[in-house]
Amino acid sequence: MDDPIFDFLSKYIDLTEEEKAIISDIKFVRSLKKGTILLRQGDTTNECFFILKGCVYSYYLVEGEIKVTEFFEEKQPITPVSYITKQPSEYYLECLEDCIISMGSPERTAELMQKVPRLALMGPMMLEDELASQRIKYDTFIKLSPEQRYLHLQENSPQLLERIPQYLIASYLGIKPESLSRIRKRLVK
Amino acid sequence: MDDPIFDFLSKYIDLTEEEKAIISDIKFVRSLKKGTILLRQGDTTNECFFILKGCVYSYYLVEGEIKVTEFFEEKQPITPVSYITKQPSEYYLECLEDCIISMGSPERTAELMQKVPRLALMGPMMLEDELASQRIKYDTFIKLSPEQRYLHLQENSPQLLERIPQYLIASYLGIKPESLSRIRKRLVK
DNA sequence: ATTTTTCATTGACCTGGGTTAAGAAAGCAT
DNA sequence: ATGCTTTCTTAACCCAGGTCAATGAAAAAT
Repeated sequence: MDDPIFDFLSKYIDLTEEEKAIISDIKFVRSLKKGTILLRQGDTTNECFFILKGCVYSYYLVEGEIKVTEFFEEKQPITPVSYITKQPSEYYLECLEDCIISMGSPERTAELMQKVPRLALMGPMMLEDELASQRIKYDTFIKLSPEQRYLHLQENSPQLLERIPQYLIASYLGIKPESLSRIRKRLVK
Repeated sequence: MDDPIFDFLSKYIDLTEEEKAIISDIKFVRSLKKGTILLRQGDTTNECFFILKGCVYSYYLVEGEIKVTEFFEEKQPITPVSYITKQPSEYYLECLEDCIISMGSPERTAELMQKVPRLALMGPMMLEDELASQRIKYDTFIKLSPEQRYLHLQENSPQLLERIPQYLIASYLGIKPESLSRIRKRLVK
């Protein structure tokens, strides 16, 4: 079993082959076209996601303008705030490429927990990890200038620069595409 | 029992008077002078905090410059990343006023859990809340200009503007004190 | 009370990012 | 291939926030 999902789960729990078989049996995978919207602002979602292949991004629409807050790639879980709070979502989730995504619903999660109770241990661990990385993300944003943020991204996630159109990178860095062009030009020297 | 700590706990669990008595018995409260540093960059902490009275702020020191990331007031828990990860802290925690703070250690937490097992249910709930509010904080910062962030703060946490020196507010908004002065002047008109 | 330190404001000038508009380059569909 | 659309770059101009320096006000220390 070399499913990316087990690669991810192994960070938290060592699963037996039997348990993996149960999970494979229950999991619900979908192929989605580029541009598919997984979650719309205003909608309340009952699903969380795990990316097997492809790339997803989250963004706000503020006065008609896209404000990107995150990119998600292979082996990353996506737990929308709306999934946790059961409140309407403030932001969108959209496929940036053709994607293969494992979808989680409360029902399937319950079934999983029932058949593989040890999985319940993962919840708080994942939450802790998420919280720590979310704080680091905020703090990094605060500490750095747009130019420094670009360098930081280049350093820490170079693959994103290959994969994602620059106008979305710019938005993610909190600037306009024109400014990112200028920053890149400046840095070449 | 009108201890602020029970006010806080009641958001998650209804405690019996008996349970409250046990908690009161175990909890460890300290009075701390303004300027006391609860956590220093580079130190790994074994303690988390709950503010009974006073105000605490967290900040990074970047090239000698303070970058404030959060203010904590009465009835707020503070769980340092370092407490979770057991890694050296990236930021400082300091008392902005004379404070009365309840200190949590792994030992006391374990004792609490043992004597009031239901408290364990709170952990994941608090984590979820923390995660949601941390995301909202990040997203708000990204979406708004410095001036809008000031208005947002005025709207949502006016008490902070009364309580906290402006140069720290400025840092929290991601700008210099001079700029905050100008923004305020602009807005008066 | 008085001195010292810290904090807030103001003004002059600088700079990096925003805006607008145009053209070039790269993807995509037919 | 050939258009059509999307994305990227460049240039000119504007402006909010940064920087530096001076002054004033308030708080702390003695």
